Amino acid sequence: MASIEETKPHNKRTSQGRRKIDIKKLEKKSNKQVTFSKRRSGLFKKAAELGILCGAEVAVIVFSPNNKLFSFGNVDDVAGSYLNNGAVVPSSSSTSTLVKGMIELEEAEEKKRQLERQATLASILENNNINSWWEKPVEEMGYEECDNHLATLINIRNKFSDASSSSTDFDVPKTKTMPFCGDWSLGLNF
Amino acid sequence: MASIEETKPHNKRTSQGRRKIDIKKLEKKSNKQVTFSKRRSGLFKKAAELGILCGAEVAVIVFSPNNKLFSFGNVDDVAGSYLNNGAVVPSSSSTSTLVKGMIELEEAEEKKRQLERQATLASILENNNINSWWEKPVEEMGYEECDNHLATLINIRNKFSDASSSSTDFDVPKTKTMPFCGDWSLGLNF
DNA sequence: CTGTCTATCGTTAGCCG
DNA sequence: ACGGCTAACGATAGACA
Repeated sequence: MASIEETKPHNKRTSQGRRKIDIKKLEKKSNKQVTFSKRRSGLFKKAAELGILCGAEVAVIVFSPNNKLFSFGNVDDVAGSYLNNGAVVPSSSSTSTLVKGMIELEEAEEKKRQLERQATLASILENNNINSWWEKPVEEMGYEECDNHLATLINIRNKFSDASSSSTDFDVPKTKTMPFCGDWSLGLNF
Repeated sequence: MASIEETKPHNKRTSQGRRKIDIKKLEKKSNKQVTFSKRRSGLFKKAAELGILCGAEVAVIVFSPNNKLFSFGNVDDVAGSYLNNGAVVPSSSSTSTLVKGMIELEEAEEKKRQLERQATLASILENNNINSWWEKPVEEMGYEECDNHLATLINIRNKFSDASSSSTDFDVPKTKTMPFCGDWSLGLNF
């Protein structure tokens, strides 16, 4: 008799579901992008959960492979407070050395990307005068409409910064803000 | 016949393993601490994986419930690069060198502008005394000793800052640095 | 690129040593 | 507090829409 698979050949799943992968640089560009999205979401979700569960302050900063900036958390609280309280002082010494080393590395590409990141951050900071790159305290995001569950989240104000720019120029990315992303409280989906 | 449970009553697992919890502030203080540790590790691991898989720059900053500071990632690249390189104004010499390298990339113009912008920002930052919370450039961490596996990680330079402070005051936590944490490359265990 | 689905893989809550 | 254990739970690779 016909086996199930033979009965419905078009129905056989080509995907066995998740497969194990080893943690190494993804080569397939398309895959990389998808994975980045998914995992970034996951990371932010984890960050949120940690913050809620433990009452911790959490901030996450991520540059995508394409140098897009994503961030989670009340960075101004977490990082800002630290900074304002007097961080370790700057030493201007390492600069030339660093640059030198970089050049010797002949990894211009990588360097370029770094510069882009720097530029991004710089621009953001410039625009916001060192204050929240997520633009505002969450209060303005209209949480009030949120139910009890969301209330918890206010504690963990979260926001996205998406700095886009023309791929060549990369000038000053205007910090686009995503007010909120759906069913936060329950699903913690981003 | 005696059921298995009855046969070995002392062996019956009191724990059904993981149980579902809802994401809300943990009340039990002991639990909270344990959960924080576990989940912080998990978060950092995720962050590392994201960075490796996708070639993304990731930085995470966490204040524990007790206001201890933990951080993951090449914060100096992600956020601090502009501090260490840009903030500390690149001297014209190193700048030109850098730019030179960039020219080979055919994007010198943009880069130069960026550097200039950074320089501008630098002064601003200097005035505001906003500098690296991450204390130093990673160079001091002795990555070079890392083997191939770790090589991947170099890209993702990682650092821990552990700053403790009186729970009430929260003043300026002194950034204690943990150079590296064990079997990073394979297990990604923290 | 964002979402859905599924089988699987990886994380972790609760316990105990 | 740390580490180990185990079963459940939650995240996600891959394929598709």
